[in-house]
Amino acid sequence: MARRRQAVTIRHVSAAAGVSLQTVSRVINNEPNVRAETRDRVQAAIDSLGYVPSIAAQRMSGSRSYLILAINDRERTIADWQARQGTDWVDQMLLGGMLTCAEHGYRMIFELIDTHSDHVERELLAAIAALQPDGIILTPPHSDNPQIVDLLAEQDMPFVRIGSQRQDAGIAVSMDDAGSAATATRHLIDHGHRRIACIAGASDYELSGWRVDGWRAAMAEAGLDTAGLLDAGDFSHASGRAAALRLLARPDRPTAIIASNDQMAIATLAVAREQGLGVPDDLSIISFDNTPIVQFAQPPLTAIDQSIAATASTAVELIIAHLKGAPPPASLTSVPSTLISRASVARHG
Amino acid sequence: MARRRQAVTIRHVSAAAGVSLQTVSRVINNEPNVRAETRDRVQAAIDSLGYVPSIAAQRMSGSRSYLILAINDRERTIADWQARQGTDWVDQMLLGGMLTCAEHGYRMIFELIDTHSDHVERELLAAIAALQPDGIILTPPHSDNPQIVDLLAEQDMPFVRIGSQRQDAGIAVSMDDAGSAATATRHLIDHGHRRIACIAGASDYELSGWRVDGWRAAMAEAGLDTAGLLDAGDFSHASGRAAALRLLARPDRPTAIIASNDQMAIATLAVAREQGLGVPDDLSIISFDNTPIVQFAQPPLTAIDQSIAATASTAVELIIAHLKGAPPPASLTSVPSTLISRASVARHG
DNA sequence: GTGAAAGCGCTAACAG
DNA sequence: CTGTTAGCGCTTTCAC
Repeated sequence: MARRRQAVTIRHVSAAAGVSLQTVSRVINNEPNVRAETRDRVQAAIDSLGYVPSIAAQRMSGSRSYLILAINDRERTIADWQARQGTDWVDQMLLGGMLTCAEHGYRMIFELIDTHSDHVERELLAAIAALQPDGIILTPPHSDNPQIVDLLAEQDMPFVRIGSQRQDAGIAVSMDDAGSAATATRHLIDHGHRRIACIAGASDYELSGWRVDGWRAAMAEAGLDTAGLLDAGDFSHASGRAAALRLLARPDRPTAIIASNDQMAIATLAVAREQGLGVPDDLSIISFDNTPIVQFAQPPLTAIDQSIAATASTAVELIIAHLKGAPPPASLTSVPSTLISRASVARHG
Repeated sequence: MARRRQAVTIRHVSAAAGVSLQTVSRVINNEPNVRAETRDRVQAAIDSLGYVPSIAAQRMSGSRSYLILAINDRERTIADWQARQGTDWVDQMLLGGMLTCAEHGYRMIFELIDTHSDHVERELLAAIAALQPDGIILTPPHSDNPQIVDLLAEQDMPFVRIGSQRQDAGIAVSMDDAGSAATATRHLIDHGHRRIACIAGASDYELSGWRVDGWRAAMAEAGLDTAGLLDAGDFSHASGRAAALRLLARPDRPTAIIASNDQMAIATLAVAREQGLGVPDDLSIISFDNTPIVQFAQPPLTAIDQSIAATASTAVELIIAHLKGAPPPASLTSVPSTLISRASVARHG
């Protein structure tokens, strides 16, 4: 392969504009101490030559890399991709993240990292060393993985923790898990339900706990008992199925179930059907995530929609603001979620 | 922000191993002319220090960037993301592309570029200048966009054209559009159909043409007439709807329709239902793409599945082989597709 | 305001 | 087989 060189460099621009490299650099980086007239002349040269700075060179000289790393869990992401069930978490992240990056002249690089592996640290450090990103976006379950969080904090790497509530390190952006679980619960209570069960998500995701908390809080607020109404899943269809079977086998079976994700909600729907229970008449269901799949269920499921795109976009904004020297947000940033009402909730009693 | 420097550089390694920078470089790049013992010593130092080369520095010194750019159409990709219909083209690309890149020590960077804009060239050149990728993967409709293809050829940039048949520049990787359309057509012919219609895709996608060609060829091969059985869509639901309406309004209406993508197939299904036509008994449907959505249709749609993941993976392999100096493939590389049989095709007559 | 010099981490080209 | 030298394109630091 031929040695690939930059087509047009800062040198060409400086020659064309008749100024020093330094002045061109100042114009590129919007720095002060350039006369308006000089700035215009340089900008004209940049435009006419079609000059774009090499991020490799910018990074080399100790400045920004204009790269933001978005890190997702390898195992789960690949499983979702292979399952082809329409899970669009990654797409929504890119939608919110990439586009917002682009607006600010940054680029988002998407990386997969194993949470469970004993060499998370090595993997992460390798990605950082290779790419030298200006910031990192952590998604669950990485957001609350102490190994990762501590490592980034030590490295002084700016990072956002999506779906986290902890404000000890990095910048947390909550997706209001507790609040939206409470919203879902209240929605059911308003429809006359009293025995509202909850199927929790995988325990290595802190958000699983927040969702349970929200459900519990809304139940308590309405003076309703939650004993025997909580069952544990791990976000998989199989676990949702098992939980639904247990819940619906109870003598005082719940009249409504909140599942902590769509797969488990779909599994619950299937179990109800098998048992001759009509949805929503005999059993109401609300799911979490609102991936495309739930629109196609029979009946379409009422679901909590946490805007991943908005969250990713916020995460990028926060990192870039931080890079520009803005102080960290005073309070926990929280991106609101919405309850999308479909046909899986009916009035009870 | 503190000036962020590489934590451990080649210099640290060379000091630790007691060799020159160059020798370390040789070990990193698996180059010859290093004694096994020296190599081991250097490798040990690399491992114990957790050294990972900076790709920025590697790029700077005129070598590889270990970056492969995957370019998709901005407008369509964003529309798909926003529609949240479960279209998983991007996910499948990442699945095949990112993982294969990782296996070879490369990284895939995902970019969106407008095909239709009059500044495609500027956009592309900017991405190349900023990122300095070692290779580029073009997806439809970029793969056959002469502005883009010519530009890359001029730049001597290695690139793969996914879904293209043209072998004039870059490396084409066909998804066998004609072949799979023929397969779908034959499948219907085998089920006794004679009047098999085809709804074509957007005309700015060359693959739309290949699909029509395949259908036409299989029809001709079976001695069947295609007059009046071809209608044009643009991949949108609305266009599929319009085409289906026209097709089904014919006095000798088709007994089967092949739609060039899932959205148009779903639209066709809806039109059939409105007109009181049972699917598959009164009308058989085969769709293209096999996105998750078609499994959830009523009935689930028989579809052509072109493995995007396998195609992306092949694309990456071809680029990397090319970078290593391998000669370009002698004949057009084609990734086979499969007909996934579901419930939207019935025997006719 | 502007410019000159030095160096980021790495590899190419050449010595030995 | 191994080491030395000279940059890559840009920003930093410091001089003017």
